Amino acid sequence: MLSGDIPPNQSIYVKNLNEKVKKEELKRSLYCLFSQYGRILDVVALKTPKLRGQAWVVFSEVTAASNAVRQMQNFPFYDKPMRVQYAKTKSDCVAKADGTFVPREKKKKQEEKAERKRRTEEAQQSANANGRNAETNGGPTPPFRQGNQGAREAEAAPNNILFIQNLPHQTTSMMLQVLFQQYPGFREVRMIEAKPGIAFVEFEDDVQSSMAMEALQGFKITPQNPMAIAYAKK
DNA sequence: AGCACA
Repeated sequence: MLSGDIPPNQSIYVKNLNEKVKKEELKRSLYCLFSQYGRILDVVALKTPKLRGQAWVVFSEVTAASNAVRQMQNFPFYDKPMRVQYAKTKSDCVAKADGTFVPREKKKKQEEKAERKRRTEEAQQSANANGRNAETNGGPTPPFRQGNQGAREAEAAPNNILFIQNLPHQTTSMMLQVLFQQYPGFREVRMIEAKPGIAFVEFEDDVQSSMAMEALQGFKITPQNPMAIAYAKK
């Protein structure tokens, strides 16, 4: 049955997600996966009984959401085919942006009190708020240089294995798989316990590895971590 | 199956 009765929305609703995946990893992986369609403003996932296995991805453009809905239908994500629809309502983060946000209030007094307290605490901390929406990420960016600018190490010749650097330490191989398996010829991700921040990704051949490198060069899993992709040294 | 914004 097509979910065709939901009008286009810049937010998408994703369900049939693997419930074993931790919330933060899930959000990051969704971010990684969907940022190929456009700028992502927010990813929302809750693990409450009612909301586990579901998530919302908020794009800055409806067209991005439309492409995602069409193209990511049944995409195998953590071993489960994801179901993607438009969200039924506007996300808070876009309501806030267009000024139509009204805080919902279905709380009893006690909860409100706690809420208020929390907010004032937040206000104090928001000195360092360089945007809690750290997802103002921008997704893939053009190549950049990092690390050994001076001491010019010889680059490995193109081959079927990619060497990834500058990954956030929370990166898991599943997260990288999610990203790289979108490209034809993907074989596997290898990470080394003792060496966080790097990974190897193998493709069937060097043409395919090069396509993935091109597409994901500089990709940011977090804003601070544009990934540096090179060919592995054999 | 399940449409929220901790």
